[in-house]
Amino acid sequence: MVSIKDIARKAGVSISTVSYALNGNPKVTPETSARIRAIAKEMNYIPNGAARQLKKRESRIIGAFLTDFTGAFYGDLLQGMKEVLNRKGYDLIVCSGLQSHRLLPERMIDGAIILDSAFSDEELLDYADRGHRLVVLDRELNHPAVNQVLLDNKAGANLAMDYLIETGHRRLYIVAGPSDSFDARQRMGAVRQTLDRHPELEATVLEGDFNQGSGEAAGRLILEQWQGPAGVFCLNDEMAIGLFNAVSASDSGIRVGEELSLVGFDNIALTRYIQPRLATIEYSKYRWGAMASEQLLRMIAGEEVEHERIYVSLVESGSVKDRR
Amino acid sequence: MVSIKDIARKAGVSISTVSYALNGNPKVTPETSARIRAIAKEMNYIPNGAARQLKKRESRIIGAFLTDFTGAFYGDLLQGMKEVLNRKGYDLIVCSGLQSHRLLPERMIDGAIILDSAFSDEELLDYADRGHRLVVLDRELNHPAVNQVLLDNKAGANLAMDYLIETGHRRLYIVAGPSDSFDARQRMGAVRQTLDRHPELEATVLEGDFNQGSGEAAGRLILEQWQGPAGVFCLNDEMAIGLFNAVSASDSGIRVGEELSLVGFDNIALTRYIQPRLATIEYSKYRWGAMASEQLLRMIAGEEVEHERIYVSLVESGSVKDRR
DNA sequence: TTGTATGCGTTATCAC
DNA sequence: GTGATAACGCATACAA
Repeated sequence: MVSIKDIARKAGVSISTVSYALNGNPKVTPETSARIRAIAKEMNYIPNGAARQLKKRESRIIGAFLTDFTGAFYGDLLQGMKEVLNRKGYDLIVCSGLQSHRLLPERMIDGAIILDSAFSDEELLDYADRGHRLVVLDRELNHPAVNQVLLDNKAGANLAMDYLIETGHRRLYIVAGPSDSFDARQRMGAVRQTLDRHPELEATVLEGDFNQGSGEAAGRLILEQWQGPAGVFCLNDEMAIGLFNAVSASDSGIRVGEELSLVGFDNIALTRYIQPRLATIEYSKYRWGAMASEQLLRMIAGEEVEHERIYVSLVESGSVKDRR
Repeated sequence: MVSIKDIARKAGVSISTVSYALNGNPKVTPETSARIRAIAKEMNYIPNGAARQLKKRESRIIGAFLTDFTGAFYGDLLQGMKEVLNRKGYDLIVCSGLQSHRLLPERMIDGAIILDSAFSDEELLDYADRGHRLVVLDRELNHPAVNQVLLDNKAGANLAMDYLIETGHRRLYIVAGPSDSFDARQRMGAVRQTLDRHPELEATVLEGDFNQGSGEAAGRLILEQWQGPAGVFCLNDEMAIGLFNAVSASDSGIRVGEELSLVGFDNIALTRYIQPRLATIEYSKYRWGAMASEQLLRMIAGEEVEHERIYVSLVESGSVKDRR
């Protein structure tokens, strides 16, 4: 491995001169600088990251922590993070799993974006206390070193519920999400508020875990105890797709967009592949990721930042029938 | 930041004793060791990754490089990589984009798994010459420090073509892939061989880029010049889905699984969401990733490794009609 | 068993 | 303008 020491020897100068030349310090004359650069290139020199990091106390690497790697879901989100970071000379690495948590306290990364329920609040607060900068996308956490960029889940759930109610649905089913998901809890909270305001509605809450399987199960359950036209709000699109499949595959004759109206949440790519297209709650995942990166870089730069919110909107579609 | 120096001071011992104790070196007595560990824990000590890496010349981090983050495609692949690595005490980080290439030559990672056409062969060979260990999933590259774990694309393409031919299709369309994709080139090579062996077939090759849009375009083209029942082999599932959508959306009356038979490649999750289910070429993405990690770790351990091949199989389905 | 000393490759502060 | 030299935090050969 070739180091600045080797270059210094070959160039007949000291290592500090090499360091200056390579880092563009104007103290060194253009001639020596050029000569040193030429030699460095010729020797295929590449600086050692660990050494520089040890000295400069920064790696210019940001870590994004996800619960798992599955899913079309994360593509745009990560792309948004990456583009902002790259523009500022930072790199993004994506991590998953308990083992990788070490990267943060060991200071291999300059900050982290968290969308991973495998982190406990305590763990994150501990890191924050150590001076690490964090942006959380999946929880509320108040600490000067932690910034929140959260989805406006309540507004989304309200949009979905109002859509079903305003199109004349009185019998409703809600397919819930896992209790360890912040988004699921927030969406469910808004649903319950809406239901409280509308005692005339006949509503049933079914369990769900944000995966397709639970949507299918919910779909079968609804068909079994079918009592006539109904509206279903699945707290995410995955489950809505599962429910759609279960209903379509049944021999009940009941069809989504006719007797059964269906709304999801997230606007994943799959929503376009079912007939009729799935009504859902939409937001820019790219923007979510980009915002997270921006906030993190601001914190690293020492700026004060406020929590941010990602706004959502309703995508109307044929999966909801107007019964008025 | 608390370092072993601080611990040493507080414990009244030297830094080497602290280092020994923390690393479980049996030279230090159980009592002092326990005392030092207690103090370390109390002080919330966490070793500095950069310092250790600089000294030990390893990070126990492996990088997976992908062309982009989009896609359900990568979930299982990355999961396979991660589980194998974690079991051996390594961590996986996922990277994308030109900027992140630096992580390898700067020695932030102990090795890399490449599925990213943004790397040129020359660049990879340069890294290999520097002593970095690589596993490539998307090209043939012969170098002692580079191992190949490649899909058996030829077998897959043969399976797909034979399936169409054996079910009695004489008019064939092939939707090709991008020329910068190794998999696409290999699949196409096998297709051409098959066509050479069957001069009685009437075959047309259409352009494609592995994205849905090009599949749709190909679908529309086929419908425009429709000459009766035909079989279509799309070199990947994404394009097959696009083609399926274009045909389904048209008012031609032609249906997939009837007049038009369709086969894809990859067996992505989406293949189950169309009616009829898409016939395709299947392989275990999990196993592909796991194998890549295993090979890389073997190389890092200094073992000799042979190139590996991931075998594929045919998924028959209603999207291909038996015309015999 | 514990301590001393050195070096990993870099940056940066001082002299000269 | 250039060159010694001292850190950064850790691991380890060797001395005590």
